[in-house]
Amino acid sequence: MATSLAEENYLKIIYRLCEGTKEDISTNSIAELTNNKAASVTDMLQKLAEKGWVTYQKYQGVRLTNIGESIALSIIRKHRLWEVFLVEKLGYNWDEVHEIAEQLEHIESETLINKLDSFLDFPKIDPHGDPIPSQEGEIPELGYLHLSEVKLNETCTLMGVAKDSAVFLQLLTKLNLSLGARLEVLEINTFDRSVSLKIAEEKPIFISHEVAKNILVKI
Amino acid sequence: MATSLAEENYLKIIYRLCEGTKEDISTNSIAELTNNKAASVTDMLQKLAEKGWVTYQKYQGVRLTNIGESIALSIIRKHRLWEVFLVEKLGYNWDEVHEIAEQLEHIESETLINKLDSFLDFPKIDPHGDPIPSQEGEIPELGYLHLSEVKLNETCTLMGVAKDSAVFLQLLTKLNLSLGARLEVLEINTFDRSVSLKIAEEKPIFISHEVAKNILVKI
DNA sequence: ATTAATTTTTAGCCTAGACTAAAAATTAAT
DNA sequence: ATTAATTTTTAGTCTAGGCTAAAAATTAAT
Ligand SMILES: [Mn+2]
Ligand SMILES: [Mn+2]
Ligand SMILES: [Mn+2]
Ligand SMILES: [Mn+2]
Repeated sequence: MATSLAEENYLKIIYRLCEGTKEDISTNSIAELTNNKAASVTDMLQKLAEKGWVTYQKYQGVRLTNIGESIALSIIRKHRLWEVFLVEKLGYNWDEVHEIAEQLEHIESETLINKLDSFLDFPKIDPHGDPIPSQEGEIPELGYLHLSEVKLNETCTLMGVAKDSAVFLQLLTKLNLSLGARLEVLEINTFDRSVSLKIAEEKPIFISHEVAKNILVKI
Repeated sequence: MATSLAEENYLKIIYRLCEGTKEDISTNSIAELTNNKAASVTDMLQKLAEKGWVTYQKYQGVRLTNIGESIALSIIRKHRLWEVFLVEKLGYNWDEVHEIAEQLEHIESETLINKLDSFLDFPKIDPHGDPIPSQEGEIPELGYLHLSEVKLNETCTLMGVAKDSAVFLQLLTKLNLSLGARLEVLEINTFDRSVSLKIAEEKPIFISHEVAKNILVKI
């Protein structure tokens, strides 16, 4: 069945909210991420339920069906592959690609995305470290930790980010924090949970808890 | 001012119809190319006139303003650059790219199309031989002839096509007619104006007047 | 257990962009 | 110069996807 641009954006956001939790998700949480009002979300949830892409009981929250999830994953696959294209081939920085990919993810073509995948040499992750779903909708569970959970004196590798707002990514770039960086946790201040880090052999930097929470690492 | 997808498609089609003629163009001719009904076209023409992108007097036809033309040219630039990308980088055939470019031409980003242009090495023509407008909206007038106008025994070079429907392009491919081919007009049948051609050193082929009309050549 | 606060849904309205049917203007044919 | 045919516009309707304001359900607080 055909999907409209609005429907695709809703499914993608519902997917993100379902990730991590078993609970059905709320109308309000969707409204926040779509920048729509709750009443508009209710309307759309009824349509999506009608099409069989979500299960929805009024007042009881919503959840993707298997079909809904596979549609969401195909949009996410397109989003992330286009991001790789923008960074690897066109020379964009990782903080510049989100808005453009937000548009490109809706281009509809059976063949296009697979040719793009092949042109890019079948990347496994996007410029933010997020895994790229396969054509069959498989997505590896990478099991990264938030840097804020890493213990004192442990060393880890920066594998991804939990947020892709431009200002956040620009801050990381300024701090010399990029994918693959080796990080050692030198200090954790109990007052505000800010963290002191050593990146490779350079001199230590300070980051807030808020930043540490949004950095994904592998021990 | 922001342009919607529907408006962009209208402007592009009005541009195509204005090309070649000095006359204002008719509501019906637009309706045919957009696959909309004349009444819907009238609605849109009023909106476009309101925005200052066309001049329009009811019952008297329509014409692009300078601003309207420059918007149309920027869409055409995007369409053609994406077609080059699809053929040159992703390996599509020239008959497969039109529909996809029809979507990609509406991606909105100041920087994207210029980075793409640079990535493709600033191509001057698209896979169908059509010139690519510059960033400033300059488009060279190539002054090609239709193959149907070429005189008996003259030799010419295939420079483009006047129609990009998939079946037409597939026919050309089957006949071994591609951009750059050297063509000699061996025969013109007065009965149906069909043409016999020699391509390079190979044995002659026959094409209908309808086909010859849609092939663009340089003497 | 009520009451209060919060969340969600319904009802009604709006705009973009399509449509059909009918009216009006233009163009062509007697 | 009328009349007929064609084209174009208007009027009214529809759907998608938003909105606000009011009603209903759920959840939290006395
Ligand atoms: Mn999107
Ligand atoms: Mn990403
Ligand atoms: Mn288009
Ligand atoms: Mn083309």
